[in-house]
Amino acid sequence: MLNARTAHTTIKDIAKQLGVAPSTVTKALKDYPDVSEGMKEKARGLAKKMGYLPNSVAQSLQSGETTTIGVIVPEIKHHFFSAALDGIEEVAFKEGYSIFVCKSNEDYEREVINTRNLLSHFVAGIIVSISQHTKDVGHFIDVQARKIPLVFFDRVSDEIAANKVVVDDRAGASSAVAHLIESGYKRIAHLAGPDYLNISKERLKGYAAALKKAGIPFNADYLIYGGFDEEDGVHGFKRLMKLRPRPDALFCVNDPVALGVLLECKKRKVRVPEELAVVGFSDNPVVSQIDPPLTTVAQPAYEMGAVAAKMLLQQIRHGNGDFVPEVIKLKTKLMIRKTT
Amino acid sequence: MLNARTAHTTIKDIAKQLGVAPSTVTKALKDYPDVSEGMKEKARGLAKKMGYLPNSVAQSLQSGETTTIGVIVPEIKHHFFSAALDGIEEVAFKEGYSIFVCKSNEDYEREVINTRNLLSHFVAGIIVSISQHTKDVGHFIDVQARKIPLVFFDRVSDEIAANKVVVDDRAGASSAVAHLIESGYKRIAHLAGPDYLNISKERLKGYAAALKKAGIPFNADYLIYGGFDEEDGVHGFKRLMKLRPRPDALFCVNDPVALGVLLECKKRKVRVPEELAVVGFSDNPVVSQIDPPLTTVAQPAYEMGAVAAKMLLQQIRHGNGDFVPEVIKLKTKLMIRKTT
DNA sequence: CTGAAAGCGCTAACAG
DNA sequence: CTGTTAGCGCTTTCAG
Repeated sequence: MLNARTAHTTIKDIAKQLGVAPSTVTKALKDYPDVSEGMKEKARGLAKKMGYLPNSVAQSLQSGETTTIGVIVPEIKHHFFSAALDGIEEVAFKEGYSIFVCKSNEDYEREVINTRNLLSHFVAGIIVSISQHTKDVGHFIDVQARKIPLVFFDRVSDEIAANKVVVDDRAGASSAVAHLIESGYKRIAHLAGPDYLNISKERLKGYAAALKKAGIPFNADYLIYGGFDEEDGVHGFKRLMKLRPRPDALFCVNDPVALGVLLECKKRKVRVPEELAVVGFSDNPVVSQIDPPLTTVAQPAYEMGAVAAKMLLQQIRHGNGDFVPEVIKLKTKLMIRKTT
Repeated sequence: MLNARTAHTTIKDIAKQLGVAPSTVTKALKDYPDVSEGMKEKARGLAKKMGYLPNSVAQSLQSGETTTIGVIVPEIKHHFFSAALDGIEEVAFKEGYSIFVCKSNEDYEREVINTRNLLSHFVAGIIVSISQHTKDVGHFIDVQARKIPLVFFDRVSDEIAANKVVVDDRAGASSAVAHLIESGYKRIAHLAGPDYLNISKERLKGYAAALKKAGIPFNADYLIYGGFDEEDGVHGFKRLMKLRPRPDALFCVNDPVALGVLLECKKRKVRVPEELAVVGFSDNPVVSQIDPPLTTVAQPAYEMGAVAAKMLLQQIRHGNGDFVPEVIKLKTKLMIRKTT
């Protein structure tokens, strides 16, 4: 086993070389006022020459603080999450923080382990997008009980009061459906996500609201619940096509579902958007490149991460005791392309 | 500023409650043989009740080791890197390690800062994909001088001897061109990348080798150097189309270039693959979804990350002094779709 | 079986 | 201006 210690120069080493006390070196290196300029120069020079790097583990132990932020996401490789991570890293880096990245793999148990692990590492705060299967949020309550700042983004829970960054799903959905209505579509169906998830609920509400606003009656046959994947799109599409009258437009809970629909349309020679208009949600990079390019609601993934990081840093710096949890809703943007 | 310390239960707290010494609690909690079963149970019970979590900062300071791996990538949100990160995280998690993720933003200075930062945090090892603009690798030499295990992946440098994980670009290119030849194409052109980069050179060599093997003479007109973006594809395509005889197939240095070609084909009504076959490189998620789906050479991004993490862990565990640097070349996979 | 002591590297408080 | 001391939380001797 490697003994990292032997390879590192410490403040003691520098002090010994200089024939002074360690604390003097600390002060010199930190540019404290009550150390002579000469000492400072000597210390800096020797530190550089010896390749001294502060041991932040020791610093953290002594101060009781780290400059590390823990992040838990369900997946890393999905574009939405990697873009959010990118935003978090960017803000953290600029503020002198590093990020610990954990993936829950959409697994509740693993999310709990990740949380404990982060706590064990004394992180200054935690940013989370919860896994699909997390119903119990006890582990997050525990984080708060320990006074560790906590911010949720995108996948949030109503069961816990905390800072949150979400997208205005309802307004986004509503604008998508309104666009469909304005374009002349009359029979607009919705392929919804799992009914217990916030984003599904919100997008459904937006769909319903837009219909209502236009005076179009809600048709229960046109609402189909499913999951978040392509196959859910395929499946939903098949059920919809059996209906009479057939819907002439389809608002999907996300892009993969819309992709599934498009795939099936191609197979069955259903012309898009003439026979069926399709709208997605997320604006994954794929969907602007396919034929026809998908109309969809863009979520500002990078910005969500950046905002979450800023909120967390705020909480870390300005104390955690007296703040009032806030929910920031970012705006979506309707990307009108060729499927509507 | 939050005082994290006050919120945490320590081993001392447990010891006090139990009326024993801290060292006894440590031993009890770690299930050492020379502690009574009764003591162990009491300690475990109280630890749980008090919500004790080991302070890994203190543990690291005392042992001189961390269970943290540092990762530096040029970007987080690009699919290749996020997939690699996913692989790294997966392996690290299973082995009880956490990952510190840093983004260099393709910026040399930032990469240097990231490296120092990781070193300061006493990471057990570092995995890197270097930035486009890194010419000097002194900061990585420094890592090695400090006996910190170091593994490069994908973007590697010839200037430093270390463990590396790359893809067999040459064989990948060769297989793509061989496939074109087998499919009956005769006049195969190549849109190459910048001539000073390793991957460009290797892919070009693979192209030339496949031609030679089939006894097809190399035609200098059919080789065009460019960059890595869509516009380079558009530009290269235009030049190629002026040639007589026109090429009937085109091997592109990567997917975006191929995408540019496809775009232009659509515009000019060049039928793919009847009039022109097109092959890319990377297998970005986009290209399987476009119409027609692109034949391309898949790079195992996730696996590259996983392998890099395994190599690093190996180095961490089995000492770092006496090992011989190794370069692992992973196989690419030809994804035959509809453009050939 | 349990305890006391020492120390990882750093720094704040207090003395000199 | 510089030094001494003590302690962050944990663990590893070595004694009892």
